[in-house]
Amino acid sequence: MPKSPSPIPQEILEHCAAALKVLAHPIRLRLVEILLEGRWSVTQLAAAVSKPQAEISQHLGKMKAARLLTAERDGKEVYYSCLDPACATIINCIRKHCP
Amino acid sequence: MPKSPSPIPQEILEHCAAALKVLAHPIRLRLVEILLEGRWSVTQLAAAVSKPQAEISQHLGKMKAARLLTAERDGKEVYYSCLDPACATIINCIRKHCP
DNA sequence: TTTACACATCATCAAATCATGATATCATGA
DNA sequence: TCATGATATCATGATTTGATGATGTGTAAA
Repeated sequence: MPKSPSPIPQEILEHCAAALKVLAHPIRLRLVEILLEGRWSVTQLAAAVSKPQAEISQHLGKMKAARLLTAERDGKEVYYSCLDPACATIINCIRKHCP
Repeated sequence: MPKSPSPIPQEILEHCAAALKVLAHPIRLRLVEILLEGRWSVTQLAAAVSKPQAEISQHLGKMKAARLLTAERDGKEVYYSCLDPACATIINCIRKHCP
């Protein structure tokens, strides 16, 4: 008989819910989609999604705090990228399941 | 050369962000985890997660509205289940990626 | 050492979310 | 029809989130 999977621990659920909550915003999803493919500066990202710099910076800061993104300063610019395999899974899930 | 994937349309991102937002709650994640495995009534679910009936009913209603769950009345009870493959992917993602 | 550009942070307000207790609806059996 | 169990909905208040404009910080070139 097929064994039912062991329940996910409460602590993990809370952690993942927090991470999903950070992802659950159309602009942030778009930023992650972009940053899975390469390194972008804040200004480049703001231009790419046509939003003010402050707004993008706050979105990036929130995702960085949740450890979904990494950031490196290079001169005046700060380059962000997404190395998180779970984010890649979510974006792939969207590509696969959404019409 | 590897081709970069086509961008996910804005409308899809908004739809998926809304769905992720609904999932992004520890109790709702737990309910989905349970309901991927079978049909449960509201009272059973409330007991399983040790929360008041009204609270669980509201969580279920929100997920049903987002079409993540289905519900069938059987006598006095209403049985919920999760048939959404995207939900299964998310839960599997949590099992795989989280420590 | 100014100036200019890139980025982060702050204060603010409107809107959304969450948990709670009370109440309403629905289905069944006495 | 009435009583009961199961579920849904409502009103409320506390908390969180989102967008905006202004301001602060950091870096490099003139």
